[in-house]
Amino acid sequence: MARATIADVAKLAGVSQATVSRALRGVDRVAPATRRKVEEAAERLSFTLSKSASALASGRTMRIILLCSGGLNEWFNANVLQGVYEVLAPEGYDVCPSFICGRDEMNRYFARLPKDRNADAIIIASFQLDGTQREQLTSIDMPVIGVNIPAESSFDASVCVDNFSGMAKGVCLLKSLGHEHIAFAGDYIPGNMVYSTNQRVEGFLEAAEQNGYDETNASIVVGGEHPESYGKARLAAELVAKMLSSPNRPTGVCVETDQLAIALIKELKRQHLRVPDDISVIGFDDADIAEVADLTTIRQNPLALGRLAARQTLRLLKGETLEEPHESQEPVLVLRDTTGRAPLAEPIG
Amino acid sequence: MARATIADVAKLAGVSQATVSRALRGVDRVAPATRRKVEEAAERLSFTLSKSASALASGRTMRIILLCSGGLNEWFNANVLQGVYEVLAPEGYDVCPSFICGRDEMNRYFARLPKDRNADAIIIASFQLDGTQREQLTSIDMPVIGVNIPAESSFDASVCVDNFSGMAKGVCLLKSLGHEHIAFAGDYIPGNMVYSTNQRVEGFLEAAEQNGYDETNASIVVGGEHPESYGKARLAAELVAKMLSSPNRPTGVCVETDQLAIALIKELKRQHLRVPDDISVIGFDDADIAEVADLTTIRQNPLALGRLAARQTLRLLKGETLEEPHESQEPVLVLRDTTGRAPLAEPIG
DNA sequence: TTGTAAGCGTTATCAG
DNA sequence: CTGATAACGCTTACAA
Repeated sequence: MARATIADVAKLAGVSQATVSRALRGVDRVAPATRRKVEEAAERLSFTLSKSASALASGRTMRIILLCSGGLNEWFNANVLQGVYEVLAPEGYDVCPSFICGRDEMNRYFARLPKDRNADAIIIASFQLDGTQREQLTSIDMPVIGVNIPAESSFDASVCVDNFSGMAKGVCLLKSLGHEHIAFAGDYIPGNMVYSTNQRVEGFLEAAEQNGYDETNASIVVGGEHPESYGKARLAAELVAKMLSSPNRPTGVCVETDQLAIALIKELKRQHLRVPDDISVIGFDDADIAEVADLTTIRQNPLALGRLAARQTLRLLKGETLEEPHESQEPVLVLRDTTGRAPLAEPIG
Repeated sequence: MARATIADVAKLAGVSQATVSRALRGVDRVAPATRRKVEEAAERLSFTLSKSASALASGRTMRIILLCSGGLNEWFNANVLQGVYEVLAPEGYDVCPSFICGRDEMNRYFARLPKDRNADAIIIASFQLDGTQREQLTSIDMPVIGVNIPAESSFDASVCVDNFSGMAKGVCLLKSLGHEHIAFAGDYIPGNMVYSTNQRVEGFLEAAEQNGYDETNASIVVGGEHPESYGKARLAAELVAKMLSSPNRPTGVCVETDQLAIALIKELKRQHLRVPDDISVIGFDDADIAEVADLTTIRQNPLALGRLAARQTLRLLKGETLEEPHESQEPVLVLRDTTGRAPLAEPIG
């Protein structure tokens, strides 16, 4: 037999289609007795509403797009997805993750976004947006929610982690451990700058200044331009070389990400420097790998970020006006074994 | 202005709706000149097809469900998702990940699956299915694809990693390193056994036998029953205690997962046993953390598994008959620093 | 190659 | 609280 439709259920229950629709959706006022009849009939016929038909008739697709840069298997994205899913799924929404890599693909995607009728809202995570794209965003007529993304004004709502505050915590830790020479280590910063890295650099410099460091004892160490394929290990080697050959070798370093921090530590050990005895290292993220590496790090919580973004999305969808459309998450310092007191003596007596 | 519909495009292009539909989907024969006209009109009106309407009219939803047990942020699931997405997205399919935890939720979900008309296929990853559920699967009238799941016969297609072959590699490695006492370490195995763990236990025992080990020098060490909240560290402590208090202390151990292997190593170090000098440890998965921990492990590739599953899905969707509906992936041994030659002397001279 | 017209299975409006 | 009935926007025979 072909699948049952709402008409079959209506006939079996002895009511109209409209009533079936109302009863099954649980909205509108339907007499309890009627509802039971309908539910029973639906059950007997193994009937469920067709999303496509509902969407077409109601104009609501009950689908929400989660757009990421980078793979869905990356720690940050996977956690955001999980968070978004956790709050949206119970409300009956499907979440359709997708990701884009590369400028071209991104342009194409953004160009057709405003025309898209296939979702009720879109959550955009971790993108670097140029002016054109930001403009395109504003002409989308569904809610657009940003996660860890600059240009708040282009979004109906957004959540992000406070990179500045995070770096401040890192710098303060190093200071209170007595480190007189500190550094921020990161990857090459391209012209179309990576949002979070950039904020972290600035945050580091700001915090350094506020803690009494100056250009001579707080430095930024970044890799040179390199191809995509350049491994973290090579980058780490480059960074270690720069640090060790600097007139003011840092004894405490904040690193852009956990991943790079771990690579850095490996290289330091290869150079027979002890962590944290000779040099303290702080990561950023607190991904799974941080715990394994016993890495002191600044934790951000993408899972919570995702949940938060989804809750905002839901409010927007209900037509509510957000009192606080742009929220930010306070990162927390996680102390482990890669930081310690500054070495007392200079490396070379 | 309200959104343009296909009728508007048809009018502007001076053709019929049917032609617009054909032109825009790129299927069917449409004169190149006509197609251009249509595309131009669509562009001018910022028109894109509505998925809901297409789905309703055609009966194809262009959506594929990926059902996981456990969170979408877990290493395995996130990678399967990424793989599935990579091959399905270019074909125009949306992939809607979802996950279920708990028997109840699972039962509900499976009960309504057969009625579901809201997807064209469903990919089910890493579930433990009971008889009822397996039966329910067969009555779904869309393709059902399994990933790392037993009960092949309930699926139209499936992919899985060969846990037996994986464990065999681990055992062979230990043997060739001269280990005379080996063990498999894992979590408590509940009645509704976890599929892969179970296979790994069996695989270990089989391989042990084939390599000349017997009950006295190849043992299974598992934790006792415990609540969900029981941490890996406590489990590891329990396992180490069991191993060290055994009359034939193993010098080489295969562990269920990387995660547990790493916890085990930490505990071993706490007990002042050196890895790999005193005891060799092999993990399973090769997740990110394995590399950080320099863990020798047996690599499975969930990303590839996802891609494979998606390709099979695509074929099924095209109505092709699969010559090999059930494929399996060969895991590969990754040598790192937690395995080495068996210690020459007995721990106590 | 293109046009005509009949659905696809709901929801929503408006009466009753 | 319930029932008719008109959308919703597209696809697909079938015809031309």
